[in-house]
Amino acid sequence: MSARIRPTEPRPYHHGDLRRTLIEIALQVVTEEQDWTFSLREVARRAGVSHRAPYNHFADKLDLLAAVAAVGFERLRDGLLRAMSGIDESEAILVAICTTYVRLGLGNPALYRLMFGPALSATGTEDRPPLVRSAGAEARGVLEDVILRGARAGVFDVSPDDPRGLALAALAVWSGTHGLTMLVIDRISRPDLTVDEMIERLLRMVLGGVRRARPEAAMRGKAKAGK
Amino acid sequence: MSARIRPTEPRPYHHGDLRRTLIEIALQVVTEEQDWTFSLREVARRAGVSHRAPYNHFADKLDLLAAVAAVGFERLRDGLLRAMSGIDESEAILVAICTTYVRLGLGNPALYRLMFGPALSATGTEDRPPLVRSAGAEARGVLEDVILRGARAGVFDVSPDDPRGLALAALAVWSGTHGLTMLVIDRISRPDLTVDEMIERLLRMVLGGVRRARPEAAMRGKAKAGK
DNA sequence: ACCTGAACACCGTTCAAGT
DNA sequence: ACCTGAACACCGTTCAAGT
Repeated sequence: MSARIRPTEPRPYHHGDLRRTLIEIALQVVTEEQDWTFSLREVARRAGVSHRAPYNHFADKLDLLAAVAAVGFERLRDGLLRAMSGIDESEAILVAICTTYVRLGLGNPALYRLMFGPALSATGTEDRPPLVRSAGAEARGVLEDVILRGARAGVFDVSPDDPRGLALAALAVWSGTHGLTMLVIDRISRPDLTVDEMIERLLRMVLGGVRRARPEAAMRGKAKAGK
Repeated sequence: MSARIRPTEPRPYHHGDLRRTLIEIALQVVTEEQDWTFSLREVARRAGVSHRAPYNHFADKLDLLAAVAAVGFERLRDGLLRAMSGIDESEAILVAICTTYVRLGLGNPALYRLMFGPALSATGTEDRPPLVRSAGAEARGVLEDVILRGARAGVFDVSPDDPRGLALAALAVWSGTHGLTMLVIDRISRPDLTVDEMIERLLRMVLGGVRRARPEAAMRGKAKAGK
């Protein structure tokens, strides 16, 4: 990568990059075992280092958890970007990324679970770790961009100049997608449909709330639900 | 239940009902500490019994967790029933129970978290504990009944004779409500609105997908999205 | 700078007894 | 039937050293 000026690189004790190794092993344990409650000691064991070694790279277990979650969010973002590449129509993009979102979640439930929750769920932590926050924000950004694009194209019933409305629309879509993923992962809901059928039909329903219902009526003046 | 023939009831060692006591204490710890990762030993400590005593009433920690989650679902069901009592219009009921649902979740995030997930999230358990399943099903039943009622009244765009369609509609609404609750609990999304405003506006959006858009077009023949 | 190994204060769970 | 207390195999985290 960069020019190696120093000959005979110092080479730390055992690993070239223990930090990365630990993250990868943790990711592997989560994926294989489908259990995000791995122990720090086990990860160290698999890496062939003492149980103390991880503390040279992570402040505590939660810090490693956060790093793993961040990788999960990066993968999610990349997956969404890949899914929408080549599609032009805004609603088609929305369907594509939501479908991909659910599929990715169901593809690795333990990782998805790790990403959403435990990193801060244990204690009443004030906020999520910065690493997780930024990675999650990037993934969310993909969705928000699509909403904004659709709003500009007049496909969605929200003004591109109304940041709050845009954020709410994105939150609505995300809530439905996230909630569906969670309910299915938790085996709380298991309809007798294939996953794909379910995703397809549900997304059509949920997205219906955002999709402009009667184009002619939405031209101007948002009809306030009378009360 | 049965006639007590024996006088001078034996009275167990310390408690009249240790099982119930343990559940209540666990509930208290979760609520006060806002941390569902309590230790079995701490619960026993608070109850004034040895750390072994709980095993006379619960198979393992997960069994106690399940009992606590079941109480949570019962409270949820009762809250939803109370929220919809006295309302006649189907959509108004739907808004009322969804609003109440989110409020209850946000009111005790740790308990909500406990209910959805960890009881089975740790290991790749095949299914949730029966106790949790039935209690959860009852809470879900409240929502499904409302959907069915609305379908019969012709308020929702689904046939009352189509069980699959009804289940999907319920799943769509539940996904949105559950997902919103989770995202807010996890502090992943925190729009600059009051919780009530957010709930109000979001529900209107999400429910829009289920609400019949153009009554005249929905009379017969579900327009299949061409492809 | 990065690692080891012993140590501490906790866990969940089980065994062998007690009444 | 229900409880106690010791014991086992684990944790996360820290201390005192090693190179």
